[in-house]
Amino acid sequence: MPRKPSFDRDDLINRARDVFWSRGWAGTSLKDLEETLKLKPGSFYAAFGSKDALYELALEKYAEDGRARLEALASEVGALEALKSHPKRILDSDANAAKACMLAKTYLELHTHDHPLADRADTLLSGMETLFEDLFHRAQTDGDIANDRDPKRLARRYQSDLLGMRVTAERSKPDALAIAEEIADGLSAL
Amino acid sequence: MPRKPSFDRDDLINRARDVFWSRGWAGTSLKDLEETLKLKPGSFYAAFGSKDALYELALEKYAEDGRARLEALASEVGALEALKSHPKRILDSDANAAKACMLAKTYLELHTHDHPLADRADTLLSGMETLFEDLFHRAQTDGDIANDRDPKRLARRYQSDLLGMRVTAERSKPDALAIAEEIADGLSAL
DNA sequence: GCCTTTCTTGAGTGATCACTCAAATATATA
DNA sequence: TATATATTTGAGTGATCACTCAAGAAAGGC
Repeated sequence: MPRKPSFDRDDLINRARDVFWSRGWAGTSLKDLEETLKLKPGSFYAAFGSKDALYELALEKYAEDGRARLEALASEVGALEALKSHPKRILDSDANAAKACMLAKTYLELHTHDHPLADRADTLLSGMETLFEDLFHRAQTDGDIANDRDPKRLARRYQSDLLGMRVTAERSKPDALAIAEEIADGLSAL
Repeated sequence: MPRKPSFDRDDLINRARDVFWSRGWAGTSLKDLEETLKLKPGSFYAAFGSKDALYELALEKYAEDGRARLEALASEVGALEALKSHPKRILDSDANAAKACMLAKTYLELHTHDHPLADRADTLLSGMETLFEDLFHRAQTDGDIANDRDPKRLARRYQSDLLGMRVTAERSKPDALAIAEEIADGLSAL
């Protein structure tokens, strides 16, 4: 009966994710979003309900894509090799996207305001850490790292190193690449 | 002849620093500052000129205090020992202050907006990295770490590790403490 | 005491914030 | 083609933003 929306919803969420990611939550105005998505206020609110609702969609998509990329890599080259090449792949992918972790940026910006999105980011960060832990465990099963290592401990440190590298990347890509290499070398020594 | 201001300017800057540090630049409103500093708009603008001007004062103070603390520590216990205990000291100092690096938070929030404060934060971060480099060099002179290590490289990695630890600290203090220990242990192996 | 100078006060500024809604427009069915 | 139902549009909402300013209060010197 009626006309269909003229936009690709998934593409819109991707573009919104990039804007939120680089400009932050408070730093992204509805005006910014309307320009990026080419949507007038009415269409925007009909499609997404609110700025917060769209941010959450973008955040979930960001986390799910990151998880999927790492898991695909692991099933291709094995757990340890995936963990070793993951940092560099982050830096090389999507030249115009932001580099610092969107989950961390969201948590840092919003947790002192008791904003629900901060809790969501916190949970998603924990989920990533669990995936790292799982991969370290698989690396042990594969015989690629020593059995006396604690996967939880390794995952915690790996995530912290990644967060540091990604903050560094926002300022200097060469520096971040050097650190990515050091992280990979560190894993080889396990 | 006239009356004097009833406030301690330095104390006001310290309190403003804590608010900006934890709530961010956009996340801190003039209303927040007026309440924290117990200053009405008129007094606030007479004293500091603008929100940005006060933020810059707070940022400089933050950086200078950090630098001073580390240098004092180094002249007390030596360069390597200072670098080793610095991470844990960051986590233990000032329980109610934020934990993530204010310079990094400022840069992350503002650099996509081409805000001058982002450049300032960038420069101050470089200054800290140079101090780290200097301390690694002194550790070599002291005979505490091998001479074939590159102080620049060590400083870059140290800063990145610190940034990661401090983001982690914002979510979980125990996890951050474990990472601080690992950073210290890593330096012992040099 | 008075006068000068400064600090303090708070109502008020225009701009921008996220968001609303009714009218205009477009498409699929009948 | 006519009708029904949806999308698209953009002017407009109240709230909050950083900030201003004129009037009142307080503390010096005389």
